[in-house]
Amino acid sequence: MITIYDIAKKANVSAMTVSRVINNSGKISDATRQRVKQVMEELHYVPNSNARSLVLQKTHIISLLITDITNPFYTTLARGAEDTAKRLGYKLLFGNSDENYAKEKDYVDMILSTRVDGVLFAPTGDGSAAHLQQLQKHNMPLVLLDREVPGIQADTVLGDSKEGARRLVEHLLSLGHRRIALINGSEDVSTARQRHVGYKEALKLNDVPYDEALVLYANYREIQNETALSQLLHLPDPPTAIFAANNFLAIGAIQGLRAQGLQVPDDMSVVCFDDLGLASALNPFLTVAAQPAYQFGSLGMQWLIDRIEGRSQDEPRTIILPSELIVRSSAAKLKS
Amino acid sequence: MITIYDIAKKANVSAMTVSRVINNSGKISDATRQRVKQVMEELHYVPNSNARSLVLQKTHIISLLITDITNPFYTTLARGAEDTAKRLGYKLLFGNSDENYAKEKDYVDMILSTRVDGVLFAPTGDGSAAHLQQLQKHNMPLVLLDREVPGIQADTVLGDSKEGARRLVEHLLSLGHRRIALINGSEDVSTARQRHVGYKEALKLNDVPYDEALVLYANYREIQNETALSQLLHLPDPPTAIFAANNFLAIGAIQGLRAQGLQVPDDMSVVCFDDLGLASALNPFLTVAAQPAYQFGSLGMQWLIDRIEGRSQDEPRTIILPSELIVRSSAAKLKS
DNA sequence: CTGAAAGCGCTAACAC
DNA sequence: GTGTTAGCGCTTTCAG
Repeated sequence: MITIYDIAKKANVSAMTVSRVINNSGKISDATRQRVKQVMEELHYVPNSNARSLVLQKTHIISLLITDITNPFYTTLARGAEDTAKRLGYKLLFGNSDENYAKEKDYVDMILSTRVDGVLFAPTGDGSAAHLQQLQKHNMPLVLLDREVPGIQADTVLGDSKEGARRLVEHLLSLGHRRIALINGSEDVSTARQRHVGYKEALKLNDVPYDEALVLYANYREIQNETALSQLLHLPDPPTAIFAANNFLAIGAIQGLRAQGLQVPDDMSVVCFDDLGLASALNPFLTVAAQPAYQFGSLGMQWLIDRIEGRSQDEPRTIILPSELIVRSSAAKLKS
Repeated sequence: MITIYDIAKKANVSAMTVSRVINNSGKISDATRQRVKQVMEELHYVPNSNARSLVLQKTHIISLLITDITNPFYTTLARGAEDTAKRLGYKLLFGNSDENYAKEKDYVDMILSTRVDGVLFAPTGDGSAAHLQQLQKHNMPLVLLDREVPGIQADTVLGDSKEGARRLVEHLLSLGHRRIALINGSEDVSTARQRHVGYKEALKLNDVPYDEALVLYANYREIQNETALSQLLHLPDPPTAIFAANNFLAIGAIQGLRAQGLQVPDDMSVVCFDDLGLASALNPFLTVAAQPAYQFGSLGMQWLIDRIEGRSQDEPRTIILPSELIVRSSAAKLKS
């Protein structure tokens, strides 16, 4: 491997001079600078960033951990994070925890041993607390994305789960629905709890009784959920509309309904949190509360780099990004 | 930062002994091993992989460069790559070139300076040759994904662009269409050229004349393509069906058609390469040649690690993974 | 079984 | 302007 010493020897200077040329630091005569640069070209020299990191105690790598790489919400978020990282001179070490605590733990170990400069972390759920504490014990700069974790203080970029849920449910109410089911993510996840709260609030504000039988806790990735669904459908007084707490749950519900011969929105209205990317472009069908996914990533990355570079106060900040209600055709007026 | 020396001192051994405990190498008495392990726990020690990489000349990081993180084909591929990397003990440094040569070059520089162990590379197009040569000059293990690049010899995992295109077009022919447009990716990209060849082959085999006016070269990411589309529609003898060379082009075409008040498949049949992920789950509409995206990633990663660990012959291998024709409802019988 | 010395490639601090 | 020295945290080699 070519090192600065190889360059130094061939250019008749010391390694230090080469280092200075590479980093544009210190004063160097134009003559030697040119000579060194030329030798570097000739030998196709590329600096070894491991060696650099070792001495500088800085990797210029930021780790991004998301929970589902196939979900457009997270890929758009990743793009935002990546664009911003790149613009500010950082590389992205990317990980996908698959909503799985064991995988998440593996990534945390890796993050620590790689000595990345900071972590953008979308937690799997409340059980991520241990992993986050581990990071904090090592003073790893940290920004939480999309979900909060009880007991963890850190900069956090959240969506307006409660508010968004309230508006989705009020939309259904305005269409005349009174029996509205909630198919939710795991109770272990802050967004699921908040969406539940928003759901209840909307009902209460509109004097619609809350019925626990209409509320299901599932898992944000569970596309298929036949049993849960037929449970709902076989209620004495079944729902006429479904609020799915995220895009995958909505798709699962719609597939399930179709399997039972039911059509959306004719036989059942469906709305959900998170837009669908391509799917909505092709077929603007689902009524959703769309979150500014790109901004989650770009703002989170911005905050993280602020912290890494010491531009943040000590107090952790939290922001709640608003979602946008996009009314399409998956929810219709209740037939009387 | 806690180092092996801190551990060593506290455990009354030498750094070397600590290193041996960490790596399970050499012979160590159970007593000292236990003692060292306990101290490591107490101090929350995590090895510094930069220091390790520096001496071992191995990072256990593999770089994956894709061209579009919002395309389900690539995210599924990424998942395959990631799962396999993780299983085999490698980390993934992830990059997104956005079908952009300048971004691609930046990533190549980064890859080189990070001294990753190898690169899984989905090239932007023929212009990637310079970047690939740069990698090869540095003996960087390399596997090409999805696209070939003239002049570059390397292990390559490809889809059956020609064959898949032929089958899609023959499907349209079997429905009675004779005027079939091709909306293609850039001529600079091997898959686009191959899909063009397959298109021509299908026509020839079925004695349908080839008309250059029906063939458009665009860009795989160009969702909107109004001018190109109206050009086609205003032909003296306009097409009755469109073969879009990938999923995004198909969606762009369908949106464009709708903007003109045309319905798919009633007024125009549309088929394309690559499935749509969520979109197809929600609404199985587009007739496509679906590629085994996950396998692109997992097989490519497997091959790459084989090479990194010296388990490959010198000869570069190429595999062509078959696609699957999935007939849905976006293409219909030609009305006579 | 355990330790001391040297070096991976680079840069900060200090000479000259 | 440029060079020397030392050390970042770790492992290899060779002694004991």
